[in-house]
Amino acid sequence: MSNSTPSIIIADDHPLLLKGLSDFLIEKGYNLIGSGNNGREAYNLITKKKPDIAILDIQMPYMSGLEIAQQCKSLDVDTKIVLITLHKEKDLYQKAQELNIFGYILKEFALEEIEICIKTVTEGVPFFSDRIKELIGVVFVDDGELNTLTPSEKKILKLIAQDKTNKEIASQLFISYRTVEKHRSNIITKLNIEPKTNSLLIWAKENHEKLL
Amino acid sequence: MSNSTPSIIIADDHPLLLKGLSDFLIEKGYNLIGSGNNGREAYNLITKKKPDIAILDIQMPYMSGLEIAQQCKSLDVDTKIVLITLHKEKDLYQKAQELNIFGYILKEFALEEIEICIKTVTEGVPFFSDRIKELIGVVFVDDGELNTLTPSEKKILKLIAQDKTNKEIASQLFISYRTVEKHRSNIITKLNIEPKTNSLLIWAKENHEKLL
DNA sequence: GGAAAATTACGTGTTACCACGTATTTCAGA
DNA sequence: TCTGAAATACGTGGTAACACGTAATTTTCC
Repeated sequence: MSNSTPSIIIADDHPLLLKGLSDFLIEKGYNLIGSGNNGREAYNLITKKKPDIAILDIQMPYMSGLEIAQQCKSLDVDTKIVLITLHKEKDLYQKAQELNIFGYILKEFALEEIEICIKTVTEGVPFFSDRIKELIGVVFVDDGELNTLTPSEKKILKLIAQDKTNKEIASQLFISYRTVEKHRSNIITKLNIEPKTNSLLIWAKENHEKLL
Repeated sequence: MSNSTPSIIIADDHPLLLKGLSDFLIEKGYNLIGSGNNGREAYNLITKKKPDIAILDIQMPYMSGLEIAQQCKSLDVDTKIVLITLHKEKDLYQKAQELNIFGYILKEFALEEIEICIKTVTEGVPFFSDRIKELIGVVFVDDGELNTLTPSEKKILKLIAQDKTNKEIASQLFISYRTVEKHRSNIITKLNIEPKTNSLLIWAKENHEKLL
């Protein structure tokens, strides 16, 4: 691995974005050694070329950026992974710790931020933009709250997010519907959800990604 | 207006995408006369430079691509507008008829499709990709259901999707909460929603994009 | 083995959502 | 002008969700 010009591969399923990123990196003189149109291509590129840095879209066909990061970790590939996305994935920070994710860029960021990110990551320092950190601030609370839930409570929360009623959940888990109600009540208390009628359903549907 | 090299302006709030599109058009020898980072810039470019074609992102700060199209129509600007987006906006086809939208491109499309689109639009023929049409096919059925709703019913449906309770909706619209309940009931009947407790809320949250 | 946490369950009461019917007013189009 | 659709509103009754308290059983962990 060279300190001066780290090798980079990129992957995105949007041709325009891929072209924009590709052109930009080449113009700036980075050592771009490959690019892929989807998750599988990206994964193959990483395992074969072992680049220093892989800049990956989170949402791609076949494999998501997160799945690739997961695989890389279990295979002890030391490619530093930078994720790039349009959406503000709120629970990403936590996963970034578990996997070997070194950076996180929003696509609406200025191009300069990408350079800073690459520079920082090359030095082995994770890069999360200030704007991300603003989001993270909110998130730590949420995740803290989520972790106060017991396994049963999480299970029920998932089922709620799947539009199940209390009775359906009860029969599915072979417990009384009153128990489900109690769990619901406890969940609401723990998560500090506003006291409105369908607030738990709303919360569950809005945060169901976190429950996977 | 020249038939050989139509003048083009582009606008997107994602720097990478803008660069990708810009580089692409320049490489291919198109007459790109301007680019903007948001809706306001795009609008000013159009009114000042009166390009033959404007390729605009739908979602941008200050003004959306649709709003720009609307303004252009009312001002009788004959710039042909092509919208570009990441999301599959399902009710776009209908609006395209009303406004002077000449094309619609998904960002995941291959670059070649953009060239075809520009070529087609230059000849004055609207371009909607086959993949869009697939979506449209599905949508017409859904829209059929949606269009059976009266204006008031649609308004209430939007508010439901925004997590409002009946009473909140009632006070916001200055009507009785009983009226809201009646509308709800009618909506459920019209949309053939399964008879479960929060089915309408669930439906509204899952289909809220269609309600814009 | 014993304490703490989690899971299970019920009682009681309130509120919101939904069904189905009825009825008045408003408003646009034939 | 008249008719029909839409919007407004209420009555009545049923079910689901939620609050708050209590309590037995099981699991987990030191």
